[in-house]
Amino acid sequence: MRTSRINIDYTINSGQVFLWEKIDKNWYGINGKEIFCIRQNPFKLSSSTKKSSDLFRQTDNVEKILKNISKDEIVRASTKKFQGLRLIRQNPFQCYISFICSSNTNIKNIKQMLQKLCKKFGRQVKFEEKYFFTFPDPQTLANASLRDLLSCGLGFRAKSVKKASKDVIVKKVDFDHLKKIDYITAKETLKSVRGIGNKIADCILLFSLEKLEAFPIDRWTWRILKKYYSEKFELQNKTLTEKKYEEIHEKIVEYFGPYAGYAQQFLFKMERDLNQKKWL
DNA sequence: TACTAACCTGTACG
DNA sequence: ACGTACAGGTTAG
Repeated sequence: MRTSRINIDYTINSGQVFLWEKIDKNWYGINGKEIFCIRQNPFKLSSSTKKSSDLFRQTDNVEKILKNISKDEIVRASTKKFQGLRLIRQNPFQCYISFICSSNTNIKNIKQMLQKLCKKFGRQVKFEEKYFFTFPDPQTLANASLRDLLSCGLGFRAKSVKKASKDVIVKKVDFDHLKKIDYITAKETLKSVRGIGNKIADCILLFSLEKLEAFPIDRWTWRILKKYYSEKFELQNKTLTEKKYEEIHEKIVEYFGPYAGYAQQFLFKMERDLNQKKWL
């Protein structure tokens, strides 16, 4: 539990969260109704709520996990290069909506959409002499008009966001329940929601529902897999179809083990940095 | 089952 | 400047 070993820049700039802003040396972030302020050196973490959530999964035995996923030189190199990169435990509803918004767009745009959603539908709060907007409730987004959602730049995602929020209200999607059940079943439930396919379901499961075997395969992860694991996972000139995704995921978990999601995070960070992609 | 195109929108290139 | 391509994907056909 040595918090000083968390690398905040790496962790925030690794595609898992969007509503974070660096002001001077402090990172400010929105996690549901909670506002965080985090500084690297000296390490300091403060939260707007009395009992702050375990954002950095400090109960995970990271040393053991990293050892466990280091099955080859590729992962070993990425964990070494990005020492201190962690998975963030996110507010499930915010995570769910964030990744529904992520489809077919880039980080900058996702951030913009979410900021507008907060500003329009969230609550303004003062924290450490600054003003922030919390992430809206399921009820608020379920009741929002399509017109208002569109004004946040959601485009074709607006309909999905509204419907997905309704699914939470009617308990078709119950995050507490999804946390308790197994990966496969939880994923099935998520995939039945409009706007959620394999990749987005895996992001939600990994980043907010305690499913560390989830291994989201997007454009970049796919690229890595083809580059380094083509033979191991038999990816020769395959396209990532619905069926293949599941097949490949099984092989991945078999190989990387129950903490495969951690491996994904390091690999993803490595490949994007290598290609000089922009972060927050 | 596998593949393809369309999808809103903002932005980065040319 | 202005237009075109593309972005961490999903869905419909």
